[in-house]
Amino acid sequence: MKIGELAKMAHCSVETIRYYEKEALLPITARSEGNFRVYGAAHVERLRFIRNCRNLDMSHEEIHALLALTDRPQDGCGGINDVFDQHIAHVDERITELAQLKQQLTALRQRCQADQSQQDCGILQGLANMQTEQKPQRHSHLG
Amino acid sequence: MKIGELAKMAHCSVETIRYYEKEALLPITARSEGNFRVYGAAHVERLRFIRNCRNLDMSHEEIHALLALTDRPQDGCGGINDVFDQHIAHVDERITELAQLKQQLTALRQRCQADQSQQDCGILQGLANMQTEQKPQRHSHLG
DNA sequence: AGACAACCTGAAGTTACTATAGAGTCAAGT
DNA sequence: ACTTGACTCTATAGTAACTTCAGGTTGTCT
Repeated sequence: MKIGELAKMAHCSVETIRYYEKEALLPITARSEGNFRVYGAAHVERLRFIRNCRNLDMSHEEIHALLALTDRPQDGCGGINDVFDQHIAHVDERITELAQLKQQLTALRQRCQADQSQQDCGILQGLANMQTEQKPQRHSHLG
Repeated sequence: MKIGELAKMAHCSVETIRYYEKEALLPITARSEGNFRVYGAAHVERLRFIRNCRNLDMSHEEIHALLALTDRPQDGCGGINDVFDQHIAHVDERITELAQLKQQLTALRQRCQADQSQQDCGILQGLANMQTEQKPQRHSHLG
């Protein structure tokens, strides 16, 4: 099959597939006489695997790691479990951060309940007077 | 004061300040004879405001909107409340997404409890067989 | 033969910075 | 006067995971 059909089967765009090839998530394929990429069932499977990982917000780095591990089936799945556990930890970390953020935002929001003058706006006062801190840097790739 | 001192007062890097100037979050300042940027108290205030907004994960677009609104103090703070409410909605949206994600990840994780053969690994089976969907696109700028 | 969809490559744009290279400025010390 | 070192300047490239665009080729239908 050609790239457009593969794209439909994995619910992603043609450009994404070409991008994955450049990123070495997908192998370089055979070409037709007219220089079109030619794919088979194995490519569908691999691309679906990748898209499922992306839907779980894994990074390309994590997916690369998973694919490298699945290329050595004799190794067992311990390494895979590890990648997975780390990813769950990333998600947890980000959830915690966002929960704290929401608390701050909600507290600030409650300081202004009406459309009043800017001088009396508790939100503006808060934004002006908050302690300006440097944020601790994240380990998670989740924004 | 010079850029290094301003950076310290707002707990951010010198490069970030120059970047904000290019992005028009900070105004273009006067220069010294030696072509160094010269700042005053108003700049500290504005930069702290911006950094506080960033610590709340607001995008530059949102901050631009806020700054434009504060430049018209006669307008009252209704517009500011709106920007804020929308931002809280972004955070909420992302928290909901991540919670769902975590549920999926946890469910998948429970399908493999040991270091067994890859063929029996429930995680790999799950990643291979999951419904490959296109994700609904986000409205939030939060990753 | 002409139109049109689908394909190709390569480069640029997105966000909010960070990092690097190479050059100029300034104050202190010898 | 000269050097050292800290600080500043501009311009450019890199980050993540794509998307978009420009300009050209292939294949199919009428």
